[in-house]
Amino acid sequence: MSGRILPLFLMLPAHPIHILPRAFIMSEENQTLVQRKEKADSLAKLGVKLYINSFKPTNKVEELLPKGEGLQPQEAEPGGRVYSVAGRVMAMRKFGKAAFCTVADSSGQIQVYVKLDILGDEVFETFKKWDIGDIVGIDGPLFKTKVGELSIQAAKIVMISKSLRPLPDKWHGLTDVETRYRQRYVDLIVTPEARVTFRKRVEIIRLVREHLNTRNFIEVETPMMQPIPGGATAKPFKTHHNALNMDLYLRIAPELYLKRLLVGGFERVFEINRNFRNEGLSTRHNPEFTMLEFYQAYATYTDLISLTEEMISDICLKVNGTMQITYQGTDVDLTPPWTTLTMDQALTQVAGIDLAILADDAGVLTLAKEKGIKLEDNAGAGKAKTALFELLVEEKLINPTFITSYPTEVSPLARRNDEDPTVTDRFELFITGRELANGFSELNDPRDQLARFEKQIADRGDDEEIHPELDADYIRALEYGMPSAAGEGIGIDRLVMLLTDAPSIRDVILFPHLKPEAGLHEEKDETGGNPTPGIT
RNA sequence: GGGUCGUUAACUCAGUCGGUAGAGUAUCUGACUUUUAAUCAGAGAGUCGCGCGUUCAAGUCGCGCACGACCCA
Repeated sequence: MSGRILPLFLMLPAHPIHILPRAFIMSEENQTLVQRKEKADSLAKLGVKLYINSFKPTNKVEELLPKGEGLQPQEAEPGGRVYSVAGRVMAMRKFGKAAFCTVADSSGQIQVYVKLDILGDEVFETFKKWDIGDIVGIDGPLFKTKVGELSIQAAKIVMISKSLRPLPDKWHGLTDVETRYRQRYVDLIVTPEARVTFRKRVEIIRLVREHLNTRNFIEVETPMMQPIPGGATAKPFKTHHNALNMDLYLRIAPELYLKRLLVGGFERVFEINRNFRNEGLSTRHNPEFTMLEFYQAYATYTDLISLTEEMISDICLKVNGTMQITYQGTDVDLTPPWTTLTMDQALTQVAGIDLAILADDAGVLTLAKEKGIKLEDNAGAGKAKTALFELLVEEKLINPTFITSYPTEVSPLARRNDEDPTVTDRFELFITGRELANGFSELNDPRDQLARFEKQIADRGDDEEIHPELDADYIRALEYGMPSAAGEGIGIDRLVMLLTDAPSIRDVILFPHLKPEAGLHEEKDETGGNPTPGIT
């Protein structure tokens, strides 16, 4: 208890507003908030406790709703069983001596009929002080009103938590996206679509786990704070450990740690967790995002292509009831089998590039230049091909398409193809023109890996923010011998966006990163005690 | 980083040519015991994002800044 501090207003006597130091009154104090606090105080005077923890509902709304099916209007449920629910008051229609309230719990909404002659004068007097937004408990039997709506006839009512702030407009809801992101708690109260999206997100992640568990993968946790951020090319966040006096980086990928576990003998591992990239924000990029990575020993990338197709199509079916979905107005069919194209096939079939040009390194570089692609001086044909693919092909891959045979030059961790060492045994999955997954047969030759790390660092150019250090311990691990394996990463946020038809990654992350809200945490001025401008 | 758009009451939005700040919902008061965007009567509620400028006069015009959205890199 020693560490806990009671909110100041709870330690003060009734009508605290007038004796608070002015600086304590936040700038958004408004008439409604003042009136609500006064109302709360007057309820307290009537002996009503405003924040209790003794009410334990025994029923969820969703289990009551089917019980109305056989009832006629104005008919009570036979037997008169008394149910007990708790939830937030979403709407109220008050009459002089009766009222209808809509109460919502996590499972749904139900109407509550409150009547003076059932509750008695004393209790009804306290009910008159209820507001939309209050969290309340109700005991009572079920009946249907004369217009046929299933309702609870309140026999006992109790205030569980008094709300001091008004909810947004019941008709329009909360449409300002900034407020929806900043005050997600309000968004979740009033926006049914937001609740659906985030419940789907939970379900999608649960199903991913189920798929991988069923295939005997084990879930592991590897460092989020890494001395050498590896496994991807991205700018990391830097932090510092005081006791160790060393810099650490928030991970940009878990890949190198998961593969160390393959060396250790765990043959199928996966991790669902956050990655952090210190780069721009957009509708598809949040600085922290959730990634699934999984690795399977004695498998090749083609095994993972099958797994991915089965897993994502099945999850879509379970979450949406169909594999034919719409994403932002575009029809997408996730029904297997999905298309597989090599990068060269995609460039010829989708972008219409002559196969003869693709076979000639100089021709590829020239074509890239013609298309306005800027490449570093030391860039080879592999980088140019990949850039052409990103420019001309990606956005056209609407239905699920696996692209294989990525150039070795852009795949520093993937195994070279046995027949053609200029490409790797790698694939990426594209849906709605966006990259959703990236997988490959893993490179497990420590000497090849060392050489590629060294080249990658040499090619880094003048970008100091890309971490330059070589992960020598990872090479050491490979030197003990890593089984042949395939691994894959799937962007969970992007998968959720696809399956929930969300236009922005911020719509599938509960608390997306935003710049601080101006004016919320105003500090006292130097002289102390005086409010900052704007609080008078 | 660049461009476009936005920021007015708690929420959703109007605001004309630069001339005293508006509506609906929510809130408060009163009436009302089967409503469901309940209804009826009345009332209160604003740093027009912030700052500077032009002007007799700025929510409105100009410049800068903040935050957000979208597009581009």
